[in-house]
Amino acid sequence: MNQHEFIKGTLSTILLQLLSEKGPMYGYEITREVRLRSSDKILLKEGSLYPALRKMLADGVLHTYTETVDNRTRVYYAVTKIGKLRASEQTSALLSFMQTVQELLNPEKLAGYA
Amino acid sequence: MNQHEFIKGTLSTILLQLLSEKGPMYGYEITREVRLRSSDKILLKEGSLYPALRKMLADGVLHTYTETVDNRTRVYYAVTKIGKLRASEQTSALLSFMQTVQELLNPEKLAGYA
DNA sequence: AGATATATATAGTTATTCTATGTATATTTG
DNA sequence: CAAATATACATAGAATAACTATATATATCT
Repeated sequence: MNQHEFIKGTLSTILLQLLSEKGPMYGYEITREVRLRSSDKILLKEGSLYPALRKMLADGVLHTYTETVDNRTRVYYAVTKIGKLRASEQTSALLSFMQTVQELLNPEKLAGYA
Repeated sequence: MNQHEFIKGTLSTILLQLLSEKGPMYGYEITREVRLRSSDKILLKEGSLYPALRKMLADGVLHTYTETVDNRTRVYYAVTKIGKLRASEQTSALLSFMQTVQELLNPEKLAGYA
């Protein structure tokens, strides 16, 4: 178990939105970016990242190309046209879900709830 | 798959916090309350709820007692002393995680992030 | 020279949620 | 009154996702 049990179900949405916004990235770069943006709170493991990316490739929301820098290969993951649509849909759904959970956990803030 | 892939990892925290706040509830009541508070957005299935509750019992964060009303048995789930501590810890962690994800998905709002 | 950072990837485990069932009583509606 | 719906419990098995552990290889820093 990672620090966060909570990442479950949200990872592919986070990856898709990140790649949509930042443009193509390679695996190692993604782990660094997520770590940076989350202030070390979300530390992606290879065993989580690569299978997730692979599934997204199979789903047609990503495609890849490679570059070699300093004798090391980088596999860049880029969002497809379909992926862009999915990114905004899924991101909206995720933000909406989190909003719902926040309200559920703080019912006094929920208007219309007695 | 339910409406929400996103519930994964968050369910037991939601249940624990709900029971901590509202006091003992029985299974069917929990599904109604979650549905009500989420405006029909989170619809718990028995196949999700009961195994989750059972695990929480095994973990010692809940205990049960029964009541019979109108010839129907209600199994009330109540939070233990340890469960109360866990509830606040896990709820804080969940809210913090969701805050992190929201920032990650909206980097322009993140102070100190260029 | 050794440790760490960069860069990839997979096999197998674990855990969680869902679908699909199953049982039974009470109440509402046509 | 019969049928449908709501109330109330529960489990077996399937699906899937993320993790641990491992493997390989090069570059850079100490």
